[in-house]
Order: sequence, then C-alpha cells, then structure tokens
Amino acid sequence: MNLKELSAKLNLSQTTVSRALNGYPEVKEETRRRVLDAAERYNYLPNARAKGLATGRSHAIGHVIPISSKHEMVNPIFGDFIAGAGETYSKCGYEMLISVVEDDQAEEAYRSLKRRAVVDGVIVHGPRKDDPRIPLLQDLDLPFVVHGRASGLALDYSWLDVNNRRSFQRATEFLLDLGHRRIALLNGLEAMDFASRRRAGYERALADRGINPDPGLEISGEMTEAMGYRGALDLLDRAMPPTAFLVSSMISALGVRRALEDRGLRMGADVSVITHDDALSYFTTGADVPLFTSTRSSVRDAGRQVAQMLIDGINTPDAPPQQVLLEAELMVGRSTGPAPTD
Amino acid sequence: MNLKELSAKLNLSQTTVSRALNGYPEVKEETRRRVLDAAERYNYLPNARAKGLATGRSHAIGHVIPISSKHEMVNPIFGDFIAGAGETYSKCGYEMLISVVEDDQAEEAYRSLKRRAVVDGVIVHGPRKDDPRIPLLQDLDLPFVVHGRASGLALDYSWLDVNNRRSFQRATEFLLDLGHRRIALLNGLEAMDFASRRRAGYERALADRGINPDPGLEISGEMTEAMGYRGALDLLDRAMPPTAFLVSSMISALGVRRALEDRGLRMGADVSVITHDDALSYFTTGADVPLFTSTRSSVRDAGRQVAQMLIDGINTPDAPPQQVLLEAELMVGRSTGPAPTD
DNA sequence: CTGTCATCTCAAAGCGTTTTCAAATCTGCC
DNA sequence: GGCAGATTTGAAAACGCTTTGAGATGACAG
Repeated sequence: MNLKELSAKLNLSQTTVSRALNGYPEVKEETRRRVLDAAERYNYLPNARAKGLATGRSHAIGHVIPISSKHEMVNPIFGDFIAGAGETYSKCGYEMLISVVEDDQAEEAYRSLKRRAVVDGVIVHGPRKDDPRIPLLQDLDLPFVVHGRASGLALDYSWLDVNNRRSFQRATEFLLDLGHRRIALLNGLEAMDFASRRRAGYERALADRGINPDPGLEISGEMTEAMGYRGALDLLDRAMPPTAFLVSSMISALGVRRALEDRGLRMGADVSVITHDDALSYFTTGADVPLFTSTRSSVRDAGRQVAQMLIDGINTPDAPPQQVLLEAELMVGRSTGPAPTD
Repeated sequence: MNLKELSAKLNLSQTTVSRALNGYPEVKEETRRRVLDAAERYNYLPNARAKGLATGRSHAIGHVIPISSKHEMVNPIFGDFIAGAGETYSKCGYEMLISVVEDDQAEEAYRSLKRRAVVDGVIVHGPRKDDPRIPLLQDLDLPFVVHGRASGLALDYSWLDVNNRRSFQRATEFLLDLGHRRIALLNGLEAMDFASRRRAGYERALADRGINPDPGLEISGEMTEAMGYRGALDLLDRAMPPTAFLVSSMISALGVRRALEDRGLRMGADVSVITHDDALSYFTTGADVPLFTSTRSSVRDAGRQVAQMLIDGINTPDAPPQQVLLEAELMVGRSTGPAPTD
C-alpha cells in the first residue's frame, strides 16, 4: 500500500492525504480523520526512502566505529552507550546506523556517509588528542556531537564528557587521605583524550600533597582484563609495590583483583583499588555495598543525552554548539581501606 | 555533485554515466574510464536514498533489540556480535541499522521496518522457545536469519547456532570424570532457547551416569555478575553444597568466583567452575592457560557468519533456508580440578 | 551502395514521497 | 445575488537515481 493507492481508495489527491498524515493545518478535520483511519486500516506507512528523497532528511544517525578494539570502541561500554542512544532515537523517530570500518578508514566513512546522504548526523566516539575527525566533520558540514572531548583543538563544537580530571583527582585525594603514598595508575591508551585527563587529575592531586608522580607507577594500555592483571602483577612484584591502584576501567579492575588474589593480597585491606565505573547495566551488583570503590558515571545515560543533543542540533542548525560536562560520583565500596602501616 | 551534474561535465547522458559506474557491459571501455576518473575527481557517490528508491533495495540490515537487558541483548555479547556482523556488512556494502525498542514493541518494529522499506532483511537475536517473531517474519516476507534457534517451531528458516546441548553435555561429563557429583547449573533465563538446550545437555550427561538431576542445583536468571555471585553464595551455604558449577556466561562466572573468594574457597581446587566463553575480544587473557575452563565459541565470528548468510539469502531469494551448527570447543583452564574427597 | 548487425548512447518513464502554485469551494456580508 | 476572503483541495514538479525502449553510429559483407 503506497500513497497513490491510499489516496485512490479515499478519492482524494496524494497531496491532501500527505498533508493530513503529516499534520498540516490546511486540511479539514473530518478529512484528516478519514485519512488517518484509512491509513490505520490499510496499514499504511510512508516509504522511508521516498520520504527521505523528497525531504532531504534521512532521519538516521551514524556511529562509525573502528573494527579493532584498539581504540576501545567495540567493548562493553559501547553496548551500553548504544542502548542509551537508541532509546532516544526510537523516541524521536530516528534510526541508528552503525558503520564498522577498518581502523584507518574512519574518515573515509564519514565522507561516504555524508556524500551518499545516508545520515543526518553522526556521533563521534573515543576522541583522541587533536582528533582529526572533528575538523573534518566541521568541514563536511555534517552535524555531530562528540562523546568526550579532544583537547588541543581550538574549535567550537558540541560534546558531552565526564569531568575525568576532577573525578580522578578526587579519587586520588581519597586514597591519599587514607594514607596511601604509592598509588599506581592503570590508565587507558595515552592517545585517548580521557586517559590524559585522568592522568592530569591524578598527578595534580599528588602534586598538591607534595608527592612527585613516579612514572614507574603509571601504566597505560588497552583496557582489557589481561592488561589489569599483567600490569598489577608487574607492579606488585617490584621492590616497593604500590599500596593502591587507580584503574580506568571496571574490566581492568577485575584483572587487578585477580592479580591481588594470585599474590595472596586482600583487596581493600592489603591493597586498595579504585576504578572508574561506567555503571554498565549487567555489572551492577545490586543494593549492597559495591565491590569496588569507584568514580561512577552512567554511560547509558550519556548515550541518551548525546543523542538528544545531536537531534536538537539537527533540528536547529543555527543554534550554537552545546557542551555538557558531567560530574562522576565517588562511590565508596569495599575495595579501599587505610594504607597498611609498614 | 549529483549524477546530473556529473554527466553534464562529461557531456554524457545520465544513463551512460550510471551504466559506466555500475559496471554494465554495454559501455565502451574508454568511456567507462573517463566516467570513473571524473567520479573520483569530483568525489561523486550516488545518493543512497535515490538509489534505494530506484532499485527497491536499501542495502541495510536491521537488528531489533529490546531496550531492557531482560532478554540479555544489551550485554557484552551484543557488542562483539555486532562487531562481527559489521565487518561483513562493510565488506559487502551494507549498512547496519539498530533499532532499540520497548520490550513489547519488537514485533511492531519489524512490521514498521518492512512497511517503510527501511531494510532488506533483519537478524533475530536471542530466540525464545516458540518465538513468535519467526512466523511473523515469514509472514511479512522479510528475509531474516536467527542467531540461535527456536525449538518448538516446525518451520524451515535460516539460523546459526552453537551446539549448546552438546557443549554443556561435554562440560558436565568432564566434571563427572573429575569425580564431581553435585554439579550446579547457573543458567540463563529459562525462556531463552539456548538456556533450555544447555540444561538438556547437562541433565542428559547426569542421567547417562545414573545421577538424578537435583532441581535445587539449577538456577536460571539474567546472566549478570550479581546473579552469579548471589546464586553461588546461596548454593554454597547449603548443607550439601555443590563441588562444581556450570555457568552459562563469563560475566556470571566472575560473580561465582567472587562468591568462592568470599567463602574462602579456591577455584579449581575446592570448587570447580566451567563457564561458557563467547571469546569476547576484551576478555581474552592472552597466551597463557586461561583462568576458566570453558566451552568456547566466538560470538564475533558468529556475527560475521550470520550476516553473510543473510546477505546471501537476500541476493538469492529462492534459495532454501540455511542452517549452521557450530561446535563449541572445550578449553581446559585453571578453574577445574578433581572433586575434593570428603 | 545498401542492408545487417553490433556497439554505444540517449530521452524519458518510473520509484513514492513532499511541496509549490493554482484552482475550487465555502462563508459571511452588503 | 454577488463578491472578497478564508478554507480546502488538487495537478504537477521536484528529489536523484535506474532502467526501458529506441535511436545513432560504425563496421562489414554482399
């Protein structure tokens, strides 16, 4: 059933039917009812391709993600973010389009999405320092919102980020207050913007207490379980092992916990651990005291908000870019305690 | 730059240019070269909407997922599956479209995708017993492939599944051979088809050894970390606790491990654990002996294959449905050992 | 030189919408 | 009854592509 057939059944022109369906004011209320009823009865929905061609809008948002997990995209966080964004999309009548591309093809993918007019806008994941995608997208004139930020760019664009610097600074201060002095940092890849911000917060907190950050205590890499495990083992086996770990992801923190276990150390007593917790839906441990002390910020909620920002931006093209900075909350769990006195 | 402008620049008709670009034979080789060069130079790519309207194909595949994680969709597995499917899509020039919908709106979502002609086919996730989506999709005449199977349906459709029954049967036998007699099963929601198949395999192995399955040792629920933790604690605190756990997901297995730790039990010595491992990319622990003994099957690879099956099916509409049954491999890790003699 | 065939090219008709511009119909008022 | 103005409707032109059916052109044989 298409518009032509529907209008034939109604003895109306396609124009009138289209208007009635799209809520234009110049159609008699009775006619509109008749049209709406018929559409319902005959199960009519407008062909999205034709509509898109006519309106110049695709009502779709693109997410370009590199195929490898090198840049931490295809990871547990991604699923939750997508779920949040997807909620907003379906609420607003948008489709979500995901493009999985070779690592070096991301920019080409944006170009292609724009030129083929496949999407009305895109969301940028995992920004790096001076991320080239941002000037590219501005250049392409393709609306976008960044999940995170790219320091080093003097451009005005829309983003939503967690205050990573502040949250890791607070977490570090919390550990310092507990008496810890040798605090290790297991961070994401240094190229990732959030990682460098977290490190800045960590080092700032140490500096404020007159402690010189020890580069030997800072590890950065892809945030897998294995990275947490290996990194922690490595540090624990040194002459002066850290008494606390600040870990950038829950997954890696699980690796750290495994390492502690291997070495017969009790988490929260012998060694303290704070992790960043993205509040992943399948990892929440219910109502009791959480396993890990963590800096907490829902990535699903971030997805919802970022999507909404983008849709708003698409609907009001002349509005200035929006920036949102979320504060992570420090949740005290069972993985932290006073530094052991030795 | 659109086709009209491009053909104007070339002094050719749109017809010829279109044919040249799409590799039709009836255009002179020299002309084709000229067209291809110009397309390259002017950065021309055909408008996807217009192309779709003209050809009746959207070159997009839909994935409908319920908003909640109740049906275990928005979970770590999903990300990896999507990554695999996405690889195939971009290789074959398809877009991946993800629709996040309210739990009870999935069927309406399929209807809408079909009627609006948004996608050329869909992939069905997390089939349940007698899953109503399958007859619906057949009815809608929308090509689809199921990741998993739905027992109870006497329909012929395309699916790809892991041999869940066999893999859990083997895992159970492995535990039995190690001398375990009280083996707990921490399974996914009973409504999920894979969960009932796994249970069947487990009970079959027990029955083959003359052991009556104890319903008290079987727990099913959403496969979160908390579920593993709570379930294990509950079982461990009984009068006759199990000496081994068979767990349906890595995430829940991590919960089980936490419970063992809480009770001062050593995994692999006091209590054995086997889990199903979807070989998630960010969970691989490298080259050494894996932490968990597991039944292993790459969900990413499944994504790749399912996507390919669907695309093949779309391209040859008259071909019969395809079925693929993958065998999971039993990887012996450090979480299993002989049953303690008491 | 003509006719035949193969090769190459094109104008125009779709595909299913929206939207512009014009026309028809109604309303109230003199 | 006629007319201005408001209200409703409709025919047709876009949107950017593919594809049909037919027309040029050139080569070659008779």
